[in-house]
Amino acid sequence: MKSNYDYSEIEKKWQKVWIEQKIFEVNEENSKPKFYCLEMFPYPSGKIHMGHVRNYAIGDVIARYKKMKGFQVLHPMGWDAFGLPAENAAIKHGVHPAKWTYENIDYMKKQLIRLGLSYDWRREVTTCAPEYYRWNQWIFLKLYEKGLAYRKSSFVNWCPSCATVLANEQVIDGACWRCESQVEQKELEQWFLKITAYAEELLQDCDKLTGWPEKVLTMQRNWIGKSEGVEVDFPIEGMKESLRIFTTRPDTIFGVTFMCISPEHPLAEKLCDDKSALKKIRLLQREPEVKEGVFTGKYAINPLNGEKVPIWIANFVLMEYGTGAIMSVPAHDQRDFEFAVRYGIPIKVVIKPENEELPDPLKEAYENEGVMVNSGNFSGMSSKEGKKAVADYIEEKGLGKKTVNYRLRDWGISRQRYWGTPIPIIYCDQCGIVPVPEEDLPVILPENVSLTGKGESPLKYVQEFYKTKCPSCGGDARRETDTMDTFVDSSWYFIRYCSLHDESAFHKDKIKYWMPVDQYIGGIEHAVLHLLYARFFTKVLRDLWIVPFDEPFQRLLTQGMVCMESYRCPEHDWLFPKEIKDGKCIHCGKDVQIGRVEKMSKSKKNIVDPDEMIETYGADTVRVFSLFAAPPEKDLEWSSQGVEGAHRFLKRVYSLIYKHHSWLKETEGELSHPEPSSLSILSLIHRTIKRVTFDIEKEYQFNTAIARLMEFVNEVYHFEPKTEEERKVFKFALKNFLILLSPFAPHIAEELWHEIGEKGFILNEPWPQYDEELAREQMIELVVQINGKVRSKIMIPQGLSDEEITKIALNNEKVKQWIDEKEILKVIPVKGKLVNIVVK
RNA sequence: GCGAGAGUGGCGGAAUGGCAGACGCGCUGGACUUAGAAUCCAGUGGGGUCAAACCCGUGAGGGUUCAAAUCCCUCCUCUCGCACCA
Repeated sequence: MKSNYDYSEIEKKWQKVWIEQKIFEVNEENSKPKFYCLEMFPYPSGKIHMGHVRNYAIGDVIARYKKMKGFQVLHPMGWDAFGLPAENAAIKHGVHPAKWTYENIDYMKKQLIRLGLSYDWRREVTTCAPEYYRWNQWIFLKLYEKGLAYRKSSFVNWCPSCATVLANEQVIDGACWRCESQVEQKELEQWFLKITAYAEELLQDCDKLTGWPEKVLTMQRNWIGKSEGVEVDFPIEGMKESLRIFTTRPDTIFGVTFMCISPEHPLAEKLCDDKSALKKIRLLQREPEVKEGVFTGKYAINPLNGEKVPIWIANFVLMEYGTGAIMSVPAHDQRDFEFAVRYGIPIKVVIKPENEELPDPLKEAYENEGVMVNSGNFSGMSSKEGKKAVADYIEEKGLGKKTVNYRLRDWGISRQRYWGTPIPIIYCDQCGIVPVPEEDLPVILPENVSLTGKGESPLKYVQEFYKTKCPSCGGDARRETDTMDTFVDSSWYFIRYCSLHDESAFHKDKIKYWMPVDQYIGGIEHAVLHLLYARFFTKVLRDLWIVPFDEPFQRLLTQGMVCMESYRCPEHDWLFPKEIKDGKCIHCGKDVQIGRVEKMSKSKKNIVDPDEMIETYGADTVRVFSLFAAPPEKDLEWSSQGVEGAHRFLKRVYSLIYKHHSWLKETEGELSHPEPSSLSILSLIHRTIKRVTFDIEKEYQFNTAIARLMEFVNEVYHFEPKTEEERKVFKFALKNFLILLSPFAPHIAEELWHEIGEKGFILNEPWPQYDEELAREQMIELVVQINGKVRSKIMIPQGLSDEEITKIALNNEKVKQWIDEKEILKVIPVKGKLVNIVVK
């Protein structure tokens, strides 16, 4: 055995052996419980970053732990390989997207192997491979058959920089989620998936997702945005059309003093004579600060009280939501209130708070519940009852109907780019839209294209691709040249992992065995993108009888970001950590300003390269640090000194074994009746097993689990077994310690496992059991409090009764001094370890 | 504005209502060394003391309790998400 911890040699050696011996390969085993552990697959952008390292280290600990716990663990990895960066790289450097992508995959796969991650690589999924995306096309055809995929022309979100369309979920604060360019509106024909057909179920089933963070569920519920209300028709004076509005507050309908419609409303042109004013309002549509409007000159009739109210066109009314028209109740809606004040429109109170008077004039809208007033027959009713009563009345009289509205929009999936799945549709002048027959799949993405990034699909110019025959009439026809949003790829990849490559993507028995995913791990940034789409696809596939469950991911862990301090030079702007020496910029010697701790990003240069870390400290160190520095769901602050600390710990582990390795190899770690001299070691390891197991089971608290392992090492570091008995016990302890360490630092654990003379792979060992009796400390410190303050600590044997500890406490000299002449009111013993004496 | 979460040493972070600060980093001192690095040992919330005793301390203020970082109320700060959704 080498005297120094040669992590590089150890890690290379075992990575090779593990793969040769196929120890990460797994198949269905009906006699064993399964566990599907999944981490979000990466986009192959070139190299992995620390965020990936953290994500996959967390997943690997869980997978290895569950395996040792006796589960059949599916732990796969793949590549979200279609996407814009490949295409942009192609435009910039002239490399074909496929070449660029596959080379990146090669490199990144090596990196993942170097981290010692326990993936079954036979199941590797690459979404840009025809054998994968053919199933995207297949699913698309099924959606089309069911009327869940349709084509329509509409205004879409257009990112001028990516030169393609974005789904609503992909627009963040009016900017592109990928490149942050300002998103424009553009009218285009495109394909939509009818996710709205599942809106209610997607919402309802949030309640089933008990293993998801509440935060993510809130975001999804919010995104779906259900609201219940009524649609009411307001006749327009002097016209045969009426104005249909949506409201969630029918109880305020007697307080309507004006109507507002969106400038895009179909009646806007007709109602408004002042076209230039209309134009102006349109321009102000995305200005949330100002409420602007123009009076159309027309009036609507309130169907409940016959009042005549003016119709305005207003910039704040959205055409996309509800009916694009609203009834305005300034007394009870803040937006309407502001608008009314600005244009001098009357404000009529129809809801009064229970026990107070509203100021007159109102200073702001009163939006809470109360009692209805000035509301005809409904006056006197509580607003809560009124909501229902007015809605019922409206339905009864045929004035409108109760309606449920969702904010969720259908998912636009057409992308005007090359590097994606071709949409399997053919346009025929005779037959119209014709789906590609199933047996003709896959529609292969051609390789010889010239990429421009100009906003039109490059496939439009590839004759061999788009020129085709109509499957229906055999005449000349054109293929659809748009490709699919890459979120389609990731909406079902977890199902593809269940079967091997030479098998169908939808192998029923295998899906039934492995799915759903028991633990999914990834970043919170996908809370409403990928995670919503994947849920939607799962429900569609269920309705196609392909999968037998409603939800794909049982438990979800959203890991925190990896952050680091950023540094800035007054002259050279952001600096890499290595561009700083003694607080000065190495280029100009100026003082470096330390920026705040924030997410590692290339632009701020506050990044560390996983390769360099592995090179300097080894994969085990990188894993241990990223698991130890913070609990998984919290942000992690990268610290180079912290990494050294993790490395130091592993070095101590190594030298601990090294010190004893000569006799450890020859000793069996069996236990008879341990002598008192070795009882404390035995107790320590049982306690360590208990705590580490508990920390992993309870919300994956790897940081404290590792702390327990460190404590163990600190305590036994100088232990010298003297007798044969002590050696046996010590060996037993070290052997179990290595098993506990192995999910976190698998290479060093494996190496030392063999150095102490154990056989087989540590991953195949069962997770150790602990003995509750032995795990208890033999001697404990009895804490004595007087009036709640700690006054004395007495060493006592473990397991004494409350009566016994009370007696010990009261007889303690120090305690006696404190009690003195005072009267003892009460003595509270706690679980044999603490006594609180209340005196006066 | 609405919703969620979080405020604990110099720092990252621990604490089923029961000893606040586990573990790690940093720092201080010591050992080893010609010297340094590495390693090992000890100390390390603040005040106080030769040392102790003791006092104070988990964003602020109140409350419940024998006992509160933890439960309840009020407020402050920060982070994240949503935001004219009628």
